[in-house]
Amino acid sequence: MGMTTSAIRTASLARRERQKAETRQAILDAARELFVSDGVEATTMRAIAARIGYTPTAIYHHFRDKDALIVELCMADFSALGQAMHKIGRIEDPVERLRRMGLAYTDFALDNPSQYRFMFMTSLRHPLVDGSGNVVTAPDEDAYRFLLQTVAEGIALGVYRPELTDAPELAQIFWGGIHGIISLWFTHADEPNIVLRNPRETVRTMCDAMIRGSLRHPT
Amino acid sequence: MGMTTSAIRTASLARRERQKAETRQAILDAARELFVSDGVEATTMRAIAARIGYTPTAIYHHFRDKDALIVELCMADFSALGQAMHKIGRIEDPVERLRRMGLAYTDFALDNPSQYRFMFMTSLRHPLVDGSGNVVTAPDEDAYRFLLQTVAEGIALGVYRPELTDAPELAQIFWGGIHGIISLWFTHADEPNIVLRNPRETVRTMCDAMIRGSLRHPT
DNA sequence: GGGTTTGACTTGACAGCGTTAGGTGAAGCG
DNA sequence: CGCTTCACCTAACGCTGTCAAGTCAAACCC
Repeated sequence: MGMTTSAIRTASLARRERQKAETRQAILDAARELFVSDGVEATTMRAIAARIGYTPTAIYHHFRDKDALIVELCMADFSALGQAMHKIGRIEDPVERLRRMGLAYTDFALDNPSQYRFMFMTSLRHPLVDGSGNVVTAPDEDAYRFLLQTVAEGIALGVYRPELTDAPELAQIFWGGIHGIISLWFTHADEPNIVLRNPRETVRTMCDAMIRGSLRHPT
Repeated sequence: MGMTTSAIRTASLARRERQKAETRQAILDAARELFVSDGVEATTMRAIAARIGYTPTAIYHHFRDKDALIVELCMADFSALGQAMHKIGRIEDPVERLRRMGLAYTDFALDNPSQYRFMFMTSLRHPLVDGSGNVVTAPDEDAYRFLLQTVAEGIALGVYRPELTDAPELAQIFWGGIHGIISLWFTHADEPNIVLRNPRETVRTMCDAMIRGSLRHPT
């Protein structure tokens, strides 16, 4: 059962790369935990390294800098959001689908506040670059495209008012509206002077109002 | 033309306090300029001090820490926003007033992006405390109360749909919706994958849709 | 009017941050 | 077995917000 020379080489290489990938994943896991519990800003490279028993500088062999680490985690969250959106894809009526997407988006945000903060409440500086140096199109396109398509379907069916023919605008009104309730909640929930209503209910009422105000023939 | 002892004392005190107030104001002015041009995070205490020819630690004789400095500047911005809102106070129809408030709020935000970021897109940690140590109620209450009152007037007049009787909820839907468009614009305007529409127009369309969807008898 | 007190401001430093240059040592390779 | 590779470490740099202690002119009091 001997291996050829090249087989041994590829096996060794494979093991080495697997180990490196394991370390890389350990860094990602540790960073995720700390980001979620302490916040992204408050999490230090030193803390991430300490949690997995490495020196801070070890992280820099796997990620260019702290931002790259953050972006990498963001990508996973974007695709989780995309999946949550796609679960809704079945609903035939594009308006009801839109409503359900808004509620699912809200659930995602409120269940993953730390991730949401970084996905939509901060501007990522440099775009994600994959191993070969190519710019990766962010998969938040995914969820956004899905929203865009749902809105466009409604427009094509003529369910929206005649002056609302701009699918991106209509999509951004829905996205922005919900995002506003959520982000105000995240930044101002503890404000003593302004008592914010429960965001889930506020989003629900908002969705109903926006949809009613956008339909050609409100029900 | 001699002064009494006590008159001299108060004059001296007054001058000293005036000088201190001038330094304090110089700090605020320098901080404001740097915050606006470089952003709040990127502005260092050392840079603020250098701009007015003081040592960084001098700032700590006038402000507890960097956050207190930021909060102080925020207060001025909140009252500027409040004034912009009050300019609208004349309009009799509470619905049209609401619409105009939304547009004025948007103008304020887009004209003062750096201030807006800090007023509504970050959570201030410790509340503002005045000289005597009392907690100062933030004057963003002012603009918010004005919004709340405008919405409540409409509810009282019965112009909104019967299920929309919660003034804070309705107010937060409007505020949040507009805030969402604006904050998405600030954080995602440069995103290559998602082309955001002009925020002023998007807000306008959103306001129309939300108002139409909230009225008992849409026009 | 001279000693004392006050207080705005400086000096020099501390701990922490993200990040980097250079070294170490084990594993892979011919 | 010598040579190379490379994941990781040591030590440090420059930066940040912040503070304890000192300075020194103006203000105060007798």
